[in-house]
Amino acid sequence: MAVPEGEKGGGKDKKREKREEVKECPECGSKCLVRDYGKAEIFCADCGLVIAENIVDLGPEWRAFDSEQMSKRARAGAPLTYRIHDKGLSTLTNWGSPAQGQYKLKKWQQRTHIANTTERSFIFALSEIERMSSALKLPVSIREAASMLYRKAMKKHLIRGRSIEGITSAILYITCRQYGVPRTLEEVREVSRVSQKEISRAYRFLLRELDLKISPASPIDFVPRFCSMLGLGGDIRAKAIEIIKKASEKELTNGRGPIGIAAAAIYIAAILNGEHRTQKDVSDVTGVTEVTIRNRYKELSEQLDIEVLL
DNA sequence: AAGACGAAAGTGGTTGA
DNA sequence: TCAACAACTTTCGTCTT
Repeated sequence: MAVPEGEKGGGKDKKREKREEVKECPECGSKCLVRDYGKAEIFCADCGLVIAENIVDLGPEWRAFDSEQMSKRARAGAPLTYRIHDKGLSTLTNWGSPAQGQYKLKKWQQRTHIANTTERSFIFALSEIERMSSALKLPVSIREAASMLYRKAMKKHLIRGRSIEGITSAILYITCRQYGVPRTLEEVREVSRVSQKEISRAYRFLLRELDLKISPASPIDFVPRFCSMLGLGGDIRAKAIEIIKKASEKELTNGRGPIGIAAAAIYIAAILNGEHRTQKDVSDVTGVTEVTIRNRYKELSEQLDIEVLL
């Protein structure tokens, strides 16, 4: 089993193309399932949900469920969900004498007060992760990972005295990066209740304190999602990725923002394939200005000898 | 009129003394 | 801590289609 169809057998390419277009992501509903080069897996370019690894075709299986059941299904097999805050309260016994009892009761109330407030804020944090994730159409797997990361931060006492909104937003940003489906800082800010500045601060703080290593995002990671937002198909997506690969071989991407590179590559690829998108269209979707798109696309087209006719 | 172009000044983050 | 610096944005006038 697990035969990666069409990896090198050139003849099957058309078949593959069709399959890509037909399938819908069960998580976010967008039609943007991508088969990854290198890794043998199919995943959603929009939300990052991995549908199949090693290409075991389970088309009929996941299709049979509606999205609600799907999310439950997707979690089957995991030992425990990290998104449930309450693992059961411990029971208190043996109160001793009445006087001691009173003292202990007071202590206990203090303690439970603290427990309650941290508990409350934890519940709030999880609900925020859930809210923002759903606004960003992130798959369950990323929500789980984000919740897990939040727990970790809590264990290291990194939360107290900081805004939950800032921390949770940063955690989502981090988790998306880790899963190879990066969101722009701006996209996170749009669903968050705090400023971009605060998210960045929390982001740097968490990276340092949890010493996480996050390699800079590749422009390629943004391409599928941006293409899908612009209504551009798989051929253009592939072309854009090809352009980026060539550009990075020539080190044209060094020191440049990955989003700008992705935007320019898509702009070029769309024109080359006769599906023109204006610089403004691309700018609106990617969040970089038309000026930056122009600068990048000038560099790319000149250095890579690509003739772009408008 | 819309889109593309590019100059010039401004902004926020990084780096290195 | 501060200044220099590079990437990017904002703004705006001009050219092209």
